[in-house]
Amino acid sequence: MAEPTLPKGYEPWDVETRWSEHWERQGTFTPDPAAPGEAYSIVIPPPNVTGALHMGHALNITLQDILCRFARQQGKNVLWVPGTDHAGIATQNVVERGLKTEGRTRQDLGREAFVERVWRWREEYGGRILNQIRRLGASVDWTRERFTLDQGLSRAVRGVFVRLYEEGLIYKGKYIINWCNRCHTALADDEVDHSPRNGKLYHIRYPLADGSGDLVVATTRPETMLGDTALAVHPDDPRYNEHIGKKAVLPLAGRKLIIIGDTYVDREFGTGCLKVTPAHDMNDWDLGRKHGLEVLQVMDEDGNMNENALERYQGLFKDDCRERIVRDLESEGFLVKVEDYDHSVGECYRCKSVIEPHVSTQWFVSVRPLAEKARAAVPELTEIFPAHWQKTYYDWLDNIRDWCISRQIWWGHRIPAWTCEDCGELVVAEQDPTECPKCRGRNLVQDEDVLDTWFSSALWPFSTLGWPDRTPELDRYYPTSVLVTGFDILFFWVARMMMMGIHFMGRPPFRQVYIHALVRDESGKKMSKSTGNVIDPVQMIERYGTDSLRFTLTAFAAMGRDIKLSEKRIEGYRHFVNKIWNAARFALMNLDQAPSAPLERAESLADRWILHRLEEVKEQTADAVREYRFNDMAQDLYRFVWGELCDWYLEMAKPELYGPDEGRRSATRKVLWTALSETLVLLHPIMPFVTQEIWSHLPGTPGEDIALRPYPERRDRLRDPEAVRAMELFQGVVSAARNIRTELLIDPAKKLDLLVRTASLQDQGVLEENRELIRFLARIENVSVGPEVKGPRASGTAVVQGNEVYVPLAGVVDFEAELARLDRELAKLAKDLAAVRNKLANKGFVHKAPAEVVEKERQRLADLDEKGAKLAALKDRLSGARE
RNA sequence: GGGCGGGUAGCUCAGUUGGGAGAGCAUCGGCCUUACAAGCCGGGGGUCACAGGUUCGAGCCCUGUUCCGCCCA
Repeated sequence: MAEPTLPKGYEPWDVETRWSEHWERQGTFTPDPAAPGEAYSIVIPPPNVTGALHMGHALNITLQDILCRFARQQGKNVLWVPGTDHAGIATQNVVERGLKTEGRTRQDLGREAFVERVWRWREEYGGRILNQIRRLGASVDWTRERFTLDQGLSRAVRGVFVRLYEEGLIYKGKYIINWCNRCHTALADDEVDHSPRNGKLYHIRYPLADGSGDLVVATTRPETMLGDTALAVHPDDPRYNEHIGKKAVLPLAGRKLIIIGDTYVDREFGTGCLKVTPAHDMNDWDLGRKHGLEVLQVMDEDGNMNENALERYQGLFKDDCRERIVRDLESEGFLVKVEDYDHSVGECYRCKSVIEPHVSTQWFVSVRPLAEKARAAVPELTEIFPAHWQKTYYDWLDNIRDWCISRQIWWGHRIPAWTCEDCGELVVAEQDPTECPKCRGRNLVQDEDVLDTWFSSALWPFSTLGWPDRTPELDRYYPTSVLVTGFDILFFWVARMMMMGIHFMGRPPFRQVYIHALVRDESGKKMSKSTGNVIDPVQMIERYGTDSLRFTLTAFAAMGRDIKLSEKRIEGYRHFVNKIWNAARFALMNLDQAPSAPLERAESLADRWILHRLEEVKEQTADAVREYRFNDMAQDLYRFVWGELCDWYLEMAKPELYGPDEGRRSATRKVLWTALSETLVLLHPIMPFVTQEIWSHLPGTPGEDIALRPYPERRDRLRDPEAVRAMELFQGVVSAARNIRTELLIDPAKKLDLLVRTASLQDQGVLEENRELIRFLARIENVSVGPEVKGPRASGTAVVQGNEVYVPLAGVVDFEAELARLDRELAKLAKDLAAVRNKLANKGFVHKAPAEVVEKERQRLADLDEKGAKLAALKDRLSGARE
């Protein structure tokens, strides 16, 4: 497969599919639980089967893939489990919409046929998002793909339900829950979104029953007054507390309402007097239970007023009823005033319609005992990164209410509970029962409801590994190493997995949780279809390649900060991918076979320096991944590859590679091969495709898979701080010469000379040894170096680490321009100098600051002083030469 | 109302126990120098939101103010 040269530009398209298929075919990412190596495992946050890949997924998958690929490089036994979530309400909605275009409803089909249809839909479209995940290069084990509604997971769900029921942690009861009139189902508290709306605050007068006056209450929902069963005031409120225990009259209806006292009432809000509607408000429900109030439901499941409402309002939709009631209150003199009032309204997180508190019979998980353990596990057993999410996690668990898990839909895990028609016995069992265990009757009817989707996803970390069976996977890979997810599902999912994992496995499901950012558009707005600001990752992959997209997301994945993404950024990082490609192309042109020279033979400055830097970058990169500092990882690599490897090392290698000295040539080849191959391995977790493609062309790696390549070994003996110092001097001199040329507008093609009056024997040695490189990189004709060297008065000049640099300019240059340039330099210097002098003049600083800090400042002062003096002298010489 | 995060160059953001303000992109000037014009070389650009405080010293720590975003009620 190896070819001598690469195409001129990187073309990701065929490369990506080729390697994706290769990896899947080879089973590269299918681990053997029996194989050695520390286990490293991740379960993917299962995307909805109905979903299409969005940027949030792309970021999430990219980060997990980096962790997994890095872990493999570390020799770990890595399992990354992929899969999808059946997403009850969302999927049912999608299929129902399809039916609607045929003019049918799910009720027309009936339950069985409808569920059948959803399965067919899933067969056809459910793989879409998984294929998109493939395109991202995710190194998941496709042979272990799972679905929250597959057979194994269904068994796990039943097992969990039955055990929790038997333990008394699941119960059935009539309570107030969040109801979506459109989806026609109950929702859990955290499935309700709150968004601000412009509403009104209606002040309504409730006459006292004894005719002694009236109380005014303020409410945003006057239509619910038909279900009022009390008024409430604060017991310490002198305005009202004399009325506690008395009765008031419900306007329009004439019913009598008891007036209760409760410290729950906020005296500051509205009038300080509250109407209590236990059937239609969560807080009123609690208040009602506390005071034993009647629960009067006045709305049905569609949001229409029911038979408990006054006759004239029956059948009206709640919004229309509100209008009518307000009109009637006004005409009958009960409406005191109406104010504008902005408040937040609960919306269904699936369909955005207004959520109605609704009293009905549902199944609940008694979460408090589970929540306590989930709380206690953090941070000792499970660490959350960034740490500040820990507090949010605690707050949620501390304030948790029982979890409503029944949903009045058809797509999902049907609740394994049956009622005996003969004796009324409730049977909860893993296996479908054939007869009532109490009366032996055979008329058992299964509960119509299905379970909340999050109930099955809460089991994901162990159900996907084979639980309730004791599988090798479960033994080997549970608990998983880390969970990577967005904070938006910290409650929905993470906390619930913690609860279930601890309860059923005895240990929390992950050692660490890494919470990553949300991907927003370039102005910081959340991407959404309705705003039309989504950037489609698949489209970006098609335009710029997967690696560009992945690198961009990684580079911006700073902990605890959202990512503002724009297409331009992705385009920008495509340049980086191409840069790597071209660096490799250059290297391969000079590496027809894998070099065999030992690395220790490296003696040129460039070789010593790049090997040293490589050691540092290896360490930095590994540290960054381990600490989830993905942006640092990307940026360190970016700077190293572009700013050091390409800008300096490759350029400095050229003369050696083209030069006549066979020994030096082979040493350079060896270093070049090493630097390239190790850099590719370092980059691979972020950019799997381009690195693999180059790898396949690299001599000395026949047929090898870069994904299986170990992380480059440490070579402490190649650390060479002396090379770094020498390199800084070298770069300083080259840059000074280039700077003089460009700033003075000298033709780039014109050959100039360079003289350096050196400050030390050591510096002289460095520059002399690299004379040819200076000539090459700074486009210099003659280079003179020495302690006694002095350039002509008419020279462009600079001072580099105490060495005086001269570029003779006789006849080439405008003296005024050079003088102006030196003045700018001197001005900058003077500013720094003043700051340092100031600092050292401060007695407090000299006395109290640590000695090494003071010493550092003194050294700095000396350096600046010297440089200033030299520059000033050079400037004087030049002005003297002007005439 | 409670909580959290943020305000650093034109833009997007780094800045890891307080000790010389950085990067990328954009911009300006010059270059087709045989890996790369998706490139190379060089330059300019900041009252670190504001006001106090602690300290020899604050982008960083403390207090307050203000603006933006998010979560919860």
